[in-house]
Amino acid sequence: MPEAPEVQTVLSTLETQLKDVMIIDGMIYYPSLIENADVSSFLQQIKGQSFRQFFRIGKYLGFTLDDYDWIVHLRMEGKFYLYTTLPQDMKHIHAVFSLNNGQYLCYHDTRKFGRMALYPKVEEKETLPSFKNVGWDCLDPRMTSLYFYQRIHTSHRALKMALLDQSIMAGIGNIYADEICFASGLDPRTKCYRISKKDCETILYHTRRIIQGAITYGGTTIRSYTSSLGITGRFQLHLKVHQRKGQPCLICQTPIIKTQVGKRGTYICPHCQKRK
DNA sequence: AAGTTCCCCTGTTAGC
DNA sequence: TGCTAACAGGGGAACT
Repeated sequence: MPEAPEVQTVLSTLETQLKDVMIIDGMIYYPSLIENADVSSFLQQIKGQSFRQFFRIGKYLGFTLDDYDWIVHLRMEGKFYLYTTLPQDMKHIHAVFSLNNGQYLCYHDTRKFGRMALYPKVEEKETLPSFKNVGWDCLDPRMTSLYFYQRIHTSHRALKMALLDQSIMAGIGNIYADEICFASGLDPRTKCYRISKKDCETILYHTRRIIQGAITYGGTTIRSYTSSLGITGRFQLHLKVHQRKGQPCLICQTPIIKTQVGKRGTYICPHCQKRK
């Protein structure tokens, strides 16, 4: 659920809370949470490390500590919470880190899909193993429309599948893929090989506009999803098609339809979005 | 090689 | 009303 804007919102909030704070100790209650090491070595390494830098690539959070880069993927429902006293209900809390400011940083994840890893820190973050199959971030200037075109123009997949493919462009998930296709006037089912260079310029323009806008509004909060630290985004008020099945298109009043594209729930205005 | 399916999880929702 | 089955979804492994 958290896509680039939600992850950025979490990161920015954590940065204000955790900059130069030290991790005194830690506990992992769900070992699979750690993807590249055993729990005890992870904890041993992270102990005594302070948060120095904060970065995001795609949907990944990155914390540069004194000696390590700590990479976290929240997947669907992962959240960080800061507490001064641990809560009664620890059911979905899978990791607790005690900090030198007296607070506890808790990782909460009802579906246990999130993962984290610790690597010796590097200068070029994109070289970390976590990013092996991750392309340029959607807001990275290296992510150009021509590059996007070159990566997709021979593909027989649907456009939406390419937008969701993190190895091409990182940070777009199901919500923003629908919004980008709508803003671009393109049916998400359009085969990639039918997408022109000009279309890619349009797609990249709207991708940046929508993602930047969503970051400004603190991301999107739908259903029960709230990002870390109890943050509630407001971008859901600006969604044009996603989660608007049956409601009139804001441009042409045609009812928005919901369909499936590559097994993913997909919202389309059948009038404004043309299949090529 | 590219594209598809399965799997990991559990709360929510649809269906009977 | 109460129960069960289907569904949701990101990414990686396995498979076609």
